[in-house]
Amino acid sequence: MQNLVIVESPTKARTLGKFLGGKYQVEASMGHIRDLPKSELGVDIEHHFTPRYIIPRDKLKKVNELKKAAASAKNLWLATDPDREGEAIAWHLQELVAGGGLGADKKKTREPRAKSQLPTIRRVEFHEITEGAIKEAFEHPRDIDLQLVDAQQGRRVLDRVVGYKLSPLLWKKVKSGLSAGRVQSVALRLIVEREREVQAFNPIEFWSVEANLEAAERKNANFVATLIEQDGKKVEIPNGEVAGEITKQLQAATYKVSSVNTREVRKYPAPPFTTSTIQQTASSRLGFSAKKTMMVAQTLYERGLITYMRTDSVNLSTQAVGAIRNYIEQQVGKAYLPGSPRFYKTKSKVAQEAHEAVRPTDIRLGSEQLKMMDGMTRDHVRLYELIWKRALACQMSEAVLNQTTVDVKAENNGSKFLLRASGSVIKFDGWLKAYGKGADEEEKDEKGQHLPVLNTDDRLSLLQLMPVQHFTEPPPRYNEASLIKKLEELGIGRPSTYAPIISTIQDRYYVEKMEKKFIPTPLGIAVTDFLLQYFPDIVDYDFTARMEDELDEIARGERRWQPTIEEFYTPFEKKLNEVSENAEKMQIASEVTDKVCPKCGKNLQVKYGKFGKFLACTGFPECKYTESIEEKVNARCPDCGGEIVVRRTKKGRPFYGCKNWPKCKYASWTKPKKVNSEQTTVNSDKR
DNA sequence: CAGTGAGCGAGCTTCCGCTTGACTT
Repeated sequence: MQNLVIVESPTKARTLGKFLGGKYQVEASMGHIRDLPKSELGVDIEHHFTPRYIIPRDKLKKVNELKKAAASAKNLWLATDPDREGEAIAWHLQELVAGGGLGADKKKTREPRAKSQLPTIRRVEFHEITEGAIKEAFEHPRDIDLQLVDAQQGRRVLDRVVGYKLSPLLWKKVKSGLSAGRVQSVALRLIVEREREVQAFNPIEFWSVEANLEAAERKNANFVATLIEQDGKKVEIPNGEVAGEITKQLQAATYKVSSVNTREVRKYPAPPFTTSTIQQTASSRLGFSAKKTMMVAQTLYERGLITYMRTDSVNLSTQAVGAIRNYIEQQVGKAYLPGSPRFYKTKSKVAQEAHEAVRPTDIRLGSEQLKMMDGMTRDHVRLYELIWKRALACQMSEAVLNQTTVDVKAENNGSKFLLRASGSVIKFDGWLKAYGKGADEEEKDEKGQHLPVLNTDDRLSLLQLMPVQHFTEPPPRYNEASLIKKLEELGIGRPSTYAPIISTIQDRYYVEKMEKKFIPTPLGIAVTDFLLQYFPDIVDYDFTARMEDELDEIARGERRWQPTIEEFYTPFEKKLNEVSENAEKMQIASEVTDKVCPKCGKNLQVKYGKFGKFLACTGFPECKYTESIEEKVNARCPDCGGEIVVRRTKKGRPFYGCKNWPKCKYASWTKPKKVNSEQTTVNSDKR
């Protein structure tokens, strides 16, 4: 084959192959094909931070295939993703093909190919896989952008140096096996600091007073208004006594509508999904973890049903927009089609936009049809439906709402009160028709109240007064969705890493999930405090943003990567040495329980082993007693009536098992039906 | 989708970012 094209993913290779025809062989690199060695630093600090790249074991086969194909090709087209990492992959491929050997880790097995035998290597860049874009790219190839490659090398080396220097320091000063890094340590810090806010929070009491009012001349025309002002001043009610006094005054007041204002409000659809937003929405609407969302999306992608699921772009190809507009016009109705297509801008400054937004590849294919397809589960259908609706909605007309505010005047013995009621009515549903009612956070600010028709000076009668006690609430703990959102806002992490970050901080026992919320462990708190004390700049929320600015300068040729890393490294190394020599070992708050050791009578404490949490005697090493932690779930074993407890597989997946194991073998992935403990004296069930 | 368990307290850990298969020395 004369022409060899290399892309990153096999799915993309297939699609590209179709467009390019038989004269091109299209192969996939499967992501990066060279990297720093895992077992050591792999960066020569003394010699300008020279990285030592090797071919990881699991990539060797792939690399040999690619090299073999390149050996007989006349032209090699590097069509990796159009971003920093893609440029680096292209460069590594070029190095491998032109270099001849197996890479820096092995002795060169043969001499580099003679220049005359090398294929012509060209870089092609396209942002959508359409015939036009591909043709254009192959007509205007370019050389590899070495400045962009340098920015990637700077990023890679910085992350390696930070991670591989800080982690061993933690082994020495906190506990062995721990890890720290530019991304995971900040994610952890967010959770730790939020927990501190929650713990330090002092709830403050306040009250509100609501009035149920009825238009005097009409029946069933009642509505609820909230007290907001007294004698021209904003009402603040600190306690029940004051609320009672005000209620007393309002009880005897006369009520009248003082103004009715209706304004038209337009609501615009949200942009199509990116990795971050699909993870957030699938979490809130479907209860999926980020990991699960990515697994399900991967299958949809491989089946050709959706575009690539790791993206930070909200852009849609012109073809896709055309197809969606067609569909709206023909299937939804002309009224729902805006005069011109909607374009969305990616807000994130660090976005690299190598791929389109996540959308169905064919908008005409509904989720109903997916159900008929082989191997599609309920989860596939539900995620596809979400993607489908969001993509459709983003090109539909805006919704029009009438938002009405009614002010009510109440008077009693010269005291004047102002109450307010608001409500909205959908005049035209627009995109809400496709992507309406859901548990989306941005939609919950509305009061679902239907206001009756009211006019200024209408007299009102009071049906009921409702003083309500409230307390101020602490900021909410992070869950997967809100953590990903926050990380993206800070420009930390990439579409391919949001889900792995969440796994890492849990795998290290830095945080635990309780009812879907993250809570830091004493270990996570100790690590964060250590890093905050000695390396505040690394866990600074702006560290990554500043790094990105410098990487941009490197990519623009305004700066070189090695001096940039050196500038960071010199003070960093000094601090490393200082801390390594002088810092005390961190004390991790031990989690001592009330449980007593049956062997020696001392208390038991929580420990973290390779199989997870367990209880061990505080008398260790004199007393070696351990027991597993049982999480009771208020359920009974259907086989023997024993108590059901949560267990974990070796891989860490929880399941429900009988406490009488190994005598009773009952086990289930789902919780057995709750049984009232009073009624479990006899196994009344059949059998 | 398919998948279910008794030990952890020693010895060699770790980063971020790109992408999917999967032998073995």
